[in-house]
Amino acid sequence: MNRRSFHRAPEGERRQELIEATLDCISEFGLKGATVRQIAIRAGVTAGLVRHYFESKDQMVAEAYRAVIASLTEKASKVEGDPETRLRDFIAINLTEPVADSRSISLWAAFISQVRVDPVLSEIHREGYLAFRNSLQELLADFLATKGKPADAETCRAFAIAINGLVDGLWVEGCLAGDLFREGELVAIAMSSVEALLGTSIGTAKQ
Amino acid sequence: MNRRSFHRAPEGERRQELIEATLDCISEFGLKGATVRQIAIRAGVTAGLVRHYFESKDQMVAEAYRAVIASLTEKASKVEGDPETRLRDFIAINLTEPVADSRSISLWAAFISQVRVDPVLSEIHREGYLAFRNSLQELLADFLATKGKPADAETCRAFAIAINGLVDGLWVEGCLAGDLFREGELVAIAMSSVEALLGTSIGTAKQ
DNA sequence: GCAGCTATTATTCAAGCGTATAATAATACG
DNA sequence: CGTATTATTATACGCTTGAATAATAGCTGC
Repeated sequence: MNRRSFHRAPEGERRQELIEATLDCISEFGLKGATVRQIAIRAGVTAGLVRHYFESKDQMVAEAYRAVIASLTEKASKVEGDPETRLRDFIAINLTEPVADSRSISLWAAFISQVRVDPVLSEIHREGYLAFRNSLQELLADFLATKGKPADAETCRAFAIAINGLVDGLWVEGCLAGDLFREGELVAIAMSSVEALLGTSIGTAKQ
Repeated sequence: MNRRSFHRAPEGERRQELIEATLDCISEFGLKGATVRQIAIRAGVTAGLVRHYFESKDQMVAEAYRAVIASLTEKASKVEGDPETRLRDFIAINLTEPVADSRSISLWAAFISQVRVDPVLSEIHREGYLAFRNSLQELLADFLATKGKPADAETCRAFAIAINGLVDGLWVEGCLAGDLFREGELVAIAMSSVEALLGTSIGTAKQ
């Protein structure tokens, strides 16, 4: 009657592992397949432990969604340098790995499909989306200002919506069927499209 | 010991009702919540009937996905008139109801999240996506030709990818947070963006 | 108007779900 | 080094799930 041996994880670490295991399971088996037991196996613990760290499975899944949004936005939100560089980096980061890969969109889609169903997820989503678009809008305002172009709020809003849509749409295409595109093709198309939209070079001209 | 009374549905009709009920449940309760019993209730029959029309629940769900793709593509694929009109209609149709609404994206996202998991859904997805983009690419080729612009395959491909991304991305934005946009705003942004991308008017200039 | 066919209902089943509880192994502390 | 604490395991419970089966009600053709 021997029990499994185990080690007690340091502060907060096990929590993080469980969230990561949750995302692994969702991306591999879908929301349906992400059962408490599967998640526990993935995390290398037993199922009961989930309820030691979370009030319920639903709460754990909600925190996992927060983690997804964070991973999709954090890299793009900490671009640095002059506005032109930041704009280029913003586009490139969102359209290359690890932001653009099939795991990301599986997770994103799984949660989006629940946003209408679950008010908790809905609130998490809304916060994340607005923050993302607002930071793009500010970036565009800075960029247009340095180019001496009109940068009133209404103009920036329209550009932010269009470019956000373009980048999101290309992100989806790339994630779902990356093999249909050549290396760097999506980024190149995005760059020249943004130049056409804004009517300004963003420093990507061929030498 | 009275049984419920019922009526025998005419050829194929019940099948269609079950598929529609499946989509209703997925959009309202998510893939998890779309159980055989819920679907049967929605269709006004008992659960056992599902297996009289489909080999398994999974097969019914796969056919429901085919129906979703059809409803998302059929309206846009049968635009008529000269190329310029067709291009304008293509954009408008994809960014207004019924194609752009929260139910559509719930369904789309639910299935997309399973594409990585389920090879059957994956194949259905790939067919639908390629058909959609190819028809857009042909439309663009026609349009550019009438405008006397270069319309070689490579150019059309790049434009199709960009415009498909733009429209898809705006579609997602509109579906997820339609209340953040003014009436007709997304369509207007899409129209002027496409004009900027192609470097050509598409007949939407304000008079 | 009745005989036969089958679409539909009703019931049952094993498997898997999230959760609750109790036992116990690993650590921290005096 | 012994003892208290708690993170972790192990097990069990009630419920829901997709599916299989048997009974039957509604149609169709004669």
